[in-house]
Amino acid sequence: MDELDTRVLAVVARIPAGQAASYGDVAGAAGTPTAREVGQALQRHGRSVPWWRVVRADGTPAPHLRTEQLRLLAQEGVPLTPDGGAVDFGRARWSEARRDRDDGEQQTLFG
DNA sequence: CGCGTGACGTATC
DNA sequence: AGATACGCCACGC
Repeated sequence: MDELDTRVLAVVARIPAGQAASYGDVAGAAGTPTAREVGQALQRHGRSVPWWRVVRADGTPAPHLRTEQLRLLAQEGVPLTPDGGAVDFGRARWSEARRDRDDGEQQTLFG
């Protein structure tokens, strides 16, 4: 397994349940050059990580996984858009940076 | 090395 | 909103 793939998987594995990240987000956090690489890494080794928490930049899942992925996301309580066809990135977006802050500053604007 | 391909992203029409 | 175009970069042939 390539080191690049390993880093991608490591990042995906740290996305907490109930949140999601875009391919681009993962790419940035993993240090991979482009979002495309994230997709390729998941296609090859995604089986061992919560791959469904990774969606496209606009919150929609990849076409061929649409049904399955949305089901898994909804199942663990990830906020979806009104139409239920995409992740509500206004509330569910995860980022490496926010990971630390959340610990001592629990979300306050959930109303 | 060139070329097609793709779980991507942004800009345009 | 849906379709196209182009940039991007690793991979396989």
